[in-house]
Amino acid sequence: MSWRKETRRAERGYHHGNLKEALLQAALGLIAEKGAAGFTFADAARMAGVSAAAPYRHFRDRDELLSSIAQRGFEQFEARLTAAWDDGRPDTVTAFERVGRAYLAFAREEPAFYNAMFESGVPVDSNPALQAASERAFNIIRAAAERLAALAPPGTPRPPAMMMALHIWSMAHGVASLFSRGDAARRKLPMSPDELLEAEVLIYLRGLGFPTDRRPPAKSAEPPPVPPEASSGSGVPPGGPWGKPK
Amino acid sequence: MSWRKETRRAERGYHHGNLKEALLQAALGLIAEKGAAGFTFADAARMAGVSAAAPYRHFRDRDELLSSIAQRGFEQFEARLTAAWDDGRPDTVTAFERVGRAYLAFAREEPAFYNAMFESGVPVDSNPALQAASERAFNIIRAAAERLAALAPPGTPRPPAMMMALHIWSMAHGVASLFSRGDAARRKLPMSPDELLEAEVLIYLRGLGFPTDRRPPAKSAEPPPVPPEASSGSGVPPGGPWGKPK
DNA sequence: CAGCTCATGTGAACGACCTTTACATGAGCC
DNA sequence: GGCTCATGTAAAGGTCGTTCACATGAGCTG
Repeated sequence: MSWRKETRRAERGYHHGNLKEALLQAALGLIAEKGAAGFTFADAARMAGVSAAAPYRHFRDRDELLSSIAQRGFEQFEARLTAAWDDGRPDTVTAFERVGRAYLAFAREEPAFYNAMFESGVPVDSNPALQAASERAFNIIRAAAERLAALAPPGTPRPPAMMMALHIWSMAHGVASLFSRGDAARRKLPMSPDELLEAEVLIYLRGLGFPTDRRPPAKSAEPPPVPPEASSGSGVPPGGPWGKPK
Repeated sequence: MSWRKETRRAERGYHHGNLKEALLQAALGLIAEKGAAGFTFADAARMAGVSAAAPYRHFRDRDELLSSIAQRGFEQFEARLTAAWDDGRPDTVTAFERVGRAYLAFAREEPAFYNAMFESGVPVDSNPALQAASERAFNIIRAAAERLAALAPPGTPRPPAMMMALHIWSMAHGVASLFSRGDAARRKLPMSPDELLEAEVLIYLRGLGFPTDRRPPAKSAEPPPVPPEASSGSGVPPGGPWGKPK
């Protein structure tokens, strides 16, 4: 009863039957525990109850396993960002921030994936499928930025959506890397990573001239083009984005 | 002539004389080549021309060597940020952006240090000296943010300097991690990482209500409190921060 | 200068890991 | 029933990290 998933040799035939999947799961668990650096091919094999050479029937080498995990990570990442974006409902800015929070949530809740994706040293271009998955995930952010850019208040130059997307990505990734991972780089913060990122994005959006005072639009339509205080006067929401949360 | 720095056993006595330093240098080179993950204790020893056991006279284990390098990295980092900040000359915003560029420059020009500091998995608190060096480096950013916050246009709530510092740090780190390192995560960009970060910071500062149109102040004193277009009207600098650079 | 001491370096050894190679097993198909 | 080929095993080679007993010699003490 102590060995949960260590499918005992006796209990299965010579063939495992589902080794590739078992190895991926085992590796995921190990990476979550000890980081991608500490994860070991031999350990994954042991955990799946096979010999150390067996994994080589399914992965060229250790790096390929890692890269497979990173790929899966990007796929799940894409799914979560897509769900968070929810096609811009109920309004673009709200949905956009939800994407930011989803980014952090993913980093927090799926440390193994996040580690494999961004901290394992696996080059994005090591595997075409990995590269494609990574691009699909980024495209969610990009598409959201596109919608946001289209809302730029008239009278101001429209910011390039690609640039906005890269900016938001870098903010989310920076906050996640520096402050939102359990293991390394935990520094004392005056606020939670979520709040930190939310304020950062709000200030940034305000810098682009977007109305950023939270208040759901009356209907499903986008809010009227330019609420008077959005880009004129000292139109700072009461307390500002960093006002005492909650 | 093929072995450059492999101080041959014959050419030196039994004692190396400067092994600790030689190991640090060797490790730095190896990390630059193959990343902190690929760097090997044995290799460093070989490169210094000593046996594999010799390094243990100077470092408890491999991790301590890594942590020493990270510490040195933060010290040099601090020095460069300090120089870039130059005590806020010629004006706070200009100096502040120079700090951002210095951050990226360090990531680009000292990949080995950057790797050891942020990507090697060395916990910041593994070594008190490392932790202290890291905090000193961050304090430069924090001090700069402090000065910047003090310039907040009157009539707007003053942003917490700590928060600003964390925001700027996360932007710089995000851009550096995602786009500014040769090895991993090189994606195609419509602009250089430097330009990307500069625009990001400018937009952010504008979101806080700072005047961000580049124009050195008349004298060494800070510019007059609030140029009329700073926080009113649709006062967007011609072209915006992302206008065609140069 | 003789002799002592202790920091520093050596060699050998252990166990863990990654990877390859020759061989074993058995599931699916004729 | 027998073949075949994907899948798994055992054994072996090479590299690492790390430890331990031992060697060396720089610098001090007298």
